Amino acid sequence: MTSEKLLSDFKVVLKKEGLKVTPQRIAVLEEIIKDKGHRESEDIYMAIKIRKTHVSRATVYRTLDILVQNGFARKLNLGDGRARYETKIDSPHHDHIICNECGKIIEFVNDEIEKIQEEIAKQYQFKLQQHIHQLFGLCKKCQ
Amino acid sequence: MTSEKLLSDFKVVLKKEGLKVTPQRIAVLEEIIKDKGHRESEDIYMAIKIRKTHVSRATVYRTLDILVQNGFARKLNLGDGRARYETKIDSPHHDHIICNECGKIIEFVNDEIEKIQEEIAKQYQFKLQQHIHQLFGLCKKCQ
DNA sequence: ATATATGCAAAGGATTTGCAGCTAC
DNA sequence: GTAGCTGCAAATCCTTTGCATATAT
Repeated sequence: MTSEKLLSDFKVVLKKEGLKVTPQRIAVLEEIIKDKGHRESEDIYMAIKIRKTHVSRATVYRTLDILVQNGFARKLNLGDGRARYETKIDSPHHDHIICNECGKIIEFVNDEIEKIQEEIAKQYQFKLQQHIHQLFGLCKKCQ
Repeated sequence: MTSEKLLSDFKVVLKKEGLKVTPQRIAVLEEIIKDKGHRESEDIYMAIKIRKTHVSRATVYRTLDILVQNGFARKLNLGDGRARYETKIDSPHHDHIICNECGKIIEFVNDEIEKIQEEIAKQYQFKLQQHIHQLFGLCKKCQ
């Protein structure tokens, strides 16, 4: 998606929700799509802070919520008490392998696993809504 | 495993680690094996408090750590900021399906998924150490 | 003009930690 | 006797919130 399209989509969403277009919100959006990584709120805050717009941590958190709620970003829980955020734009579903040593994160998808998950949910009469699937270990370098 | 055996195993472990056998530690061990559920530290604290031994939250946390480190318990992260603990005694590996509405937790295992995970790790040259696999949705009652 | 944002600092909630007194061994 | 506990309250860490001021529309 072009960044013009994205920005206009974001503005439409904000309008729809009765929210205003502010420099801070644009900055967080730009930051989340610029980097394909899995970053903490603090990283995004620092990146915006250093490069341009005046922003506060509170506003970063508030804006990240808006992005997550409206399909622009995903929030990840890696079990260490700090949320990670990644762009959802042009980024299909995937899960993660995380290195316990250096923190490196690789994305993976496996259709077979996705299918089995559905079967398991059916077996227990659950209606599946989301899932978390994370593999932890040592990457090649850290072994 | 009989609870006598378990208790004596626990004492051996404590000794090995240079730790003392205290009523609080015994109480946390008993509590973790008594209930097959997935409980928060607070629940375990309350259960012990109400039924017998004088204990503090700090000691419950400290003892749960000892139990986890020594293979008596597992610590679960369900993504809501509160850790859950479950017995690991006579309890083989499994993952969890959680109801988003009522919080009900069901355990599942699927050998096929376990196998594919290993393949994925190999493919990315990771040495697998642990994994988290949680399915979230609505249970039969909550749909 | 005014409804909504922002920034700040204070509040939250789970968990951890420092320390003085207590208890296993 | 003494190394190792325990309880308490204070401290942490990430995240959220209240509120007065600022800004988008």
